[in-house]
Amino acid sequence: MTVKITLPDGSVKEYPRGITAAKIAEDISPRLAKDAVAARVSGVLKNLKDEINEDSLVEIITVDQPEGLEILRHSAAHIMAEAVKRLYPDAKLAIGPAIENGFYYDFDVPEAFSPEDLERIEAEMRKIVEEDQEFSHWELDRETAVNEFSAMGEVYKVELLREMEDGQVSIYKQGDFVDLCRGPHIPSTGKLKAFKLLNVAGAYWRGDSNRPMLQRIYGTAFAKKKDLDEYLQRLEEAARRDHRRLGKELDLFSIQDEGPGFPFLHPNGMVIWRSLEDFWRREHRRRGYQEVKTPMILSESLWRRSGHWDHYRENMYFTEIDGRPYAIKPMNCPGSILLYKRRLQSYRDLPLRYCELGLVHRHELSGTLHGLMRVRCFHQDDAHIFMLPSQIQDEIAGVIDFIDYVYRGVFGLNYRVELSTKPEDAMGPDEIWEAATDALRNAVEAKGMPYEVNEGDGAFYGPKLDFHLEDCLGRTWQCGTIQLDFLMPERFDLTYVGEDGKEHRPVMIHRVIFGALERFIGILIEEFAGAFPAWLAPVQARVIPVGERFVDYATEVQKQLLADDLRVDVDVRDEKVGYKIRSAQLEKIPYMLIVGEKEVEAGTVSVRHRQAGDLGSIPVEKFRKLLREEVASMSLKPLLVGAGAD
RNA sequence: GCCGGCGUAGCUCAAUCGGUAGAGCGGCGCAUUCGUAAUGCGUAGGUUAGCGGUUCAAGUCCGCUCGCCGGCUCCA
Repeated sequence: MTVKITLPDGSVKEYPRGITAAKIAEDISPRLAKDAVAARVSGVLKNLKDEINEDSLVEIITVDQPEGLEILRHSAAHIMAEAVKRLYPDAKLAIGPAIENGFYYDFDVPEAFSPEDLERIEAEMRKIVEEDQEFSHWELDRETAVNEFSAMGEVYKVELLREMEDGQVSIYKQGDFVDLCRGPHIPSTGKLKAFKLLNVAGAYWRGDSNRPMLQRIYGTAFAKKKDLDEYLQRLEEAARRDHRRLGKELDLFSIQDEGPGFPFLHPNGMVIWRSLEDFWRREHRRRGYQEVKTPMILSESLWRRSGHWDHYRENMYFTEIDGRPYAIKPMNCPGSILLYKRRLQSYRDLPLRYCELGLVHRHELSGTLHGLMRVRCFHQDDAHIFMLPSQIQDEIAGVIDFIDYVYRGVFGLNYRVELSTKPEDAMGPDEIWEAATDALRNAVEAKGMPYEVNEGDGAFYGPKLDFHLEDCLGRTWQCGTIQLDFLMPERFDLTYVGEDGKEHRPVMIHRVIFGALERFIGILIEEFAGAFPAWLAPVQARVIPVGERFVDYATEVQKQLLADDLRVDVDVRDEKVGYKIRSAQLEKIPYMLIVGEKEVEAGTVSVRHRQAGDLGSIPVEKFRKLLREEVASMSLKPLLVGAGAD
């Protein structure tokens, strides 16, 4: 009996029944057999040692492929668990998957692991790798598995087993370590070459804060030592562009012990803020938005009517004025709604786009605060669009384009889109949620944008499209969001007078582009590693006189540039040129203008760019024009480089 | 909020076993007047996060509180 094996290149070979992918790989090339970790057999990932008993399409998976690396990492998690069990026989196993840049495994142990424990565990793993234990695999009926894992005291595995539907479950074993696992795995522990345990952290069983806190060990593994080293080095570099560190070094912002989660913006940070705000205002004016401002404190009754009292109270701060209850706004929508309601609205006025840089306060759990990324008060670049039902698609499309222009067009940021659907604690009937969710889905799909569905993560009043940006460590932060809302108009009895002279119900969009100015600035700091494009840089150019005699000329140059709204200062300190340049470099100032005898005589400046270095001398006026253009065009690149110094 | 770690001068960090709190940078002063990433000398700067305890003696050991860091949960 033979089976026909089709390889990815289309060639077909015959093998005896029961052949394994491992043997096929050897047959193709020894090199392939060496790199192989698993196989895809007719579309399903399998172990190399699994028998193939029917005609199949077989693809050998190596560690160089994404799936191969994932399998390697998953196996690394098992090897780590084996090491933990050897050192801590009473540890109970939870789950241990491969994740984006590595793997983790959760354990229930009486005492938390220390960094020294991690070293011991890692050393034990190396022994296991050295022992080159084979991964074996078999199936078991679920009841037997429940009994066996119960006997071992693996209560978490038992809980998982009890929730499974299948009659048969899959078990893996290497050495003395047995685990419930779908697989596949690498053939033996010796295949794991480059790995490292990174850190320990608490993690709730099944992500539920009411269940036990487990100990999670994170680690990473790569195909080669070189890849691992590169990854570790990248982590170090990332730490250098952490916005909290740069925020301190560049004197942009701070968070004081007196106000955890309430950031202070320093003069330098405020320049960036203001530049973004000017940009924001200009772009909104062009797109038919009208700017408004609504109060920070409003009556509690308003928040009861909006539904915030029922669905958002935990995150709100309350106060009292003249004996009556008030709330500090966690969102801007109720305020905008009051503005809408101040007069009768006509269909002719819709869509009505109110935008507001609104300062909101939210009580976030102390453990979640993170620099500017996660704070307790922040400025949303909010807008509320009141519109006819027939305008929904166009308005959503307009906001999507707006966000794409800002993220990709202006800042060169990559982003990910998520469709967040009805949460458990939601207002309103399912039909309305479905209609709103469909409208959002149609809009992204019409744009041909890839997106993921984030089940149950919508706002309490409507589903949303979320736009996520990455920080220096690849953690993603929700920034932009577009929320479609049929419910607030209902609760506040919003109306417009239609063509027919009768009252109708408008629909609302809540949306932000930056999200929160604070978070967006955090993202930008990390994206640019503090070296902001000229249009955002706190100081755009610094004039550096080579000696005291040239301070007057330097000040003259500064005056000319200041007159054109450029941000320029002069380093008048009694120091050598090298010292002043070094200090300007460390402040990441885009341009340094060195002036001395030659420049005074010729009416020029000698230009140095922070990255490109010495660019030679050009007339002050020419520098002014070029920098002005660079700033006005919001260029991410220096226009002066290659512009030709004389 | 939960689990763990951490908290020393403005910043980055040192201080052996529990035995007199130190350095560099930065600040200030003086000298120097300098041409593309650090001139030299001098000098000030501390309730070792806060409160309590153990001890002859606490930066160091113990407890509590606050804050920060890494995760979990949650979110812009």
